Amino acid sequence: MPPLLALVDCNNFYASCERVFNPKLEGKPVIVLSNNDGCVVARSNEAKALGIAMGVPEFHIRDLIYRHKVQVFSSNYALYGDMSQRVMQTLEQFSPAVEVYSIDEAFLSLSGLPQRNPTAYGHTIRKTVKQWTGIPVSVGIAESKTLAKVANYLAKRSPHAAGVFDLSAETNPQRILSQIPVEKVWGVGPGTTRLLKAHGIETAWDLREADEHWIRKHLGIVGLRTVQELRARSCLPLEQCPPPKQGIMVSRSFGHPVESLAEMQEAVATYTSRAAEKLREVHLAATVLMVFLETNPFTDEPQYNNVSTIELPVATDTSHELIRHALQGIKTIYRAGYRYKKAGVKLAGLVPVSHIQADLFDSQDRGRAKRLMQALDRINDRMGAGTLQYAAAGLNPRWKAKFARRSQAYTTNWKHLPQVQ
DNA sequence: TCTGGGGTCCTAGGACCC
DNA sequence: TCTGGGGTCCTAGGACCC
Repeated sequence: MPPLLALVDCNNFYASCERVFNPKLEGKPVIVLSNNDGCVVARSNEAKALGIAMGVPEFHIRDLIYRHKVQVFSSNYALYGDMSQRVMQTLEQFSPAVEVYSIDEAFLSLSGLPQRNPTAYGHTIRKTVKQWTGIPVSVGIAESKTLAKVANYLAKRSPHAAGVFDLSAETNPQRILSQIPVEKVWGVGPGTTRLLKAHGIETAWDLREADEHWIRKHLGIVGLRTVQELRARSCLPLEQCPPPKQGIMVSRSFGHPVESLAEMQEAVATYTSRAAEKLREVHLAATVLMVFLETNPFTDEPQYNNVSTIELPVATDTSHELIRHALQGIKTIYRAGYRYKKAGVKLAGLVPVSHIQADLFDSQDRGRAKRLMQALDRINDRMGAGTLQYAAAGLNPRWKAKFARRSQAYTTNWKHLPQVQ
């Protein structure tokens, strides 16, 4: 018996989150912007109908926003993260094996469940999530992850589906898959699409029927897996426990171009401090720190990008130690005379804190640093992020990203609880 | 004026070794 | 005239995803 999987995907997730706490937005076009209020990252159906594309810069569509009274929000990750958790907890009710694939999607194993009608089960899932969280979802059901993605695509678009589509029940897969453009298949990006179309492979069905040797040669084993999955042979297993993290990254575009080393160092100190917090949340320590800076590629100003990679003498999760290395690194790659747009920090070579290999010549008092970090995290957790911060991060920075239209932290901050009138 | 952030995985090619 | 070959490890960069 092949496995049976459901992909549950939240519809227009960020826009839907905004709606849950602001019902006046119902029926209106809503968009959510990326960090720094840059690009569109979520659109309600009404906004999609206006032709607002994913990823388009906000300033390109300002006219459209004004004319159609589009409701615009800065992204509010505290809210979306919390809503995501509620949705995922609800989904746990419906399957013993759930893989949380992203902030707004999860794969559920439906194999071996007592119910005989997957479509009806899908509708129950949909209804329950909507009732418990306010978030609308679509459910795609099939024998592999890639086909479940296809089924989900159909669940959203097919008028008869009403949000649930079971591809495994289809008697004529050719009829269905021939309607799916190949670029909509999971794992087929712009580069692969170009290649496939040049060889007459236009639809998901064409890809499914493609020659294996040709696929292996031109698309590698990743492409071959996609083809197998389209043939209902599952190659991508359900991952119930997330694999250990490979790296932790914090990077931001600046609200204003940064030119001085002093400002750049403030930004880098801030990002490193946040990265160190993330590191401690998952009980890992870093052995490698990378810091990078970039100018704005959309301008015709002189361009300069660079990365500095630092091998840390001892694995660490201590903020001030990481900040010290990051400041050192940024100083070596900073060049005066450029207008920088973005900088970031990546922590890599991650090891569990319990496995830290002490260096014979390590001069730090590790126990003291650990107690200090615990106190810091506790205070920031209880009193709000940023209550305590490092002096190196600066006070009142000009470079901070913009979030001019952020909604309130309805679910994670008592001061922002929605009012009932 | 204004163009996101955080990830994963694979592959090609160089360095090195015997 | 002759100037190997094959394995392994590492890294940079590409492709893709949400």
